[in-house]
Amino acid sequence: MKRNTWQREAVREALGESEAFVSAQALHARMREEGSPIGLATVYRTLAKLAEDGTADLLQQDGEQLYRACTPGTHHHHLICRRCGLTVEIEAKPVEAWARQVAAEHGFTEPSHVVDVFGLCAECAARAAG
Amino acid sequence: MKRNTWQREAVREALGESEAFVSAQALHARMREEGSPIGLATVYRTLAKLAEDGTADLLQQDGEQLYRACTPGTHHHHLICRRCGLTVEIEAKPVEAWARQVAAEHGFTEPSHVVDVFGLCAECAARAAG
DNA sequence: CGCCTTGTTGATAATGATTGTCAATCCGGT
DNA sequence: ACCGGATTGACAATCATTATCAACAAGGCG
Ligand SMILES: [Zn+2]
Ligand SMILES: [Zn+2]
Ligand SMILES: [Zn+2]
Ligand SMILES: [Zn+2]
Repeated sequence: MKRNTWQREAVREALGESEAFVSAQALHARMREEGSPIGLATVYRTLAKLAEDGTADLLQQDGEQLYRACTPGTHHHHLICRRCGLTVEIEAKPVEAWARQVAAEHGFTEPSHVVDVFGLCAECAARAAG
Repeated sequence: MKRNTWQREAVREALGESEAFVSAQALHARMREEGSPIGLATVYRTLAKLAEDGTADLLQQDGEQLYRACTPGTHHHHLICRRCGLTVEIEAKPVEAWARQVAAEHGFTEPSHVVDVFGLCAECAARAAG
């Protein structure tokens, strides 16, 4: 049976405050700074569950797992600023079809895919130029 | 100045023997089994360099870095069996353009992308069914 | 060929993220 | 309020990767 705890809700809320992907460590640190007594292991566990539920998105970077609150129930991808982490959810209609097709062409079944676009956001590009 | 060592060549060769992505740990273990006295740190260092050179491809999975020999000088992506690791290099022409476009639409510059397709290869699918 | 400079190696320690442990705690149905 | 089991959290344990640093060896030179 699944229970409702203030910890789960606290993680959900803290995650929602960030536009960018964050690590479990970073999220835990931020929550602590804001006075929450939540434990590190709980943050790890909760984020993993949220990702399973589809409530959060997971991104692997440099062997680190980064999470982000995402609009549930929708399949989408991300455009991420590699400098500041600013992230935008994007549709990838042409890619969905392409992925299915290329898998089928090679006799692969149950296809899934990982698609992320990185770049410099307008603000970071301006700052780098200035 | 860059020197030629038997270690570098040994890693290149061992990497080429595998159709699938392998971890530094796994590659080192395999090399040792085959009698090579190469050190673990060297395998890590060499794989990282090969990836920089574009001689090897890098894939992040479960917070693990996996490497694979790749045809140098070509931009391509991978279709990977999530059961046995069998990997096929694939072209993604439509995706290249799409990625550039979606980045531009949101004011992002210097776009790059991560695109991988996973699935069950024919052999693994058959084995799962039988 | 032998010497020297310096990039490279490898055993080991150190780091850092993540997971396991397990008793104490808390949720929620009765 | 009571009970059973899910959840928590401090801490230890694990796992991949990186840093150290003394010993080694590649290759240019005389
Ligand atoms: Zn930015
Ligand atoms: Zn998609
Ligand atoms: Zn397979
Ligand atoms: Zn591409």
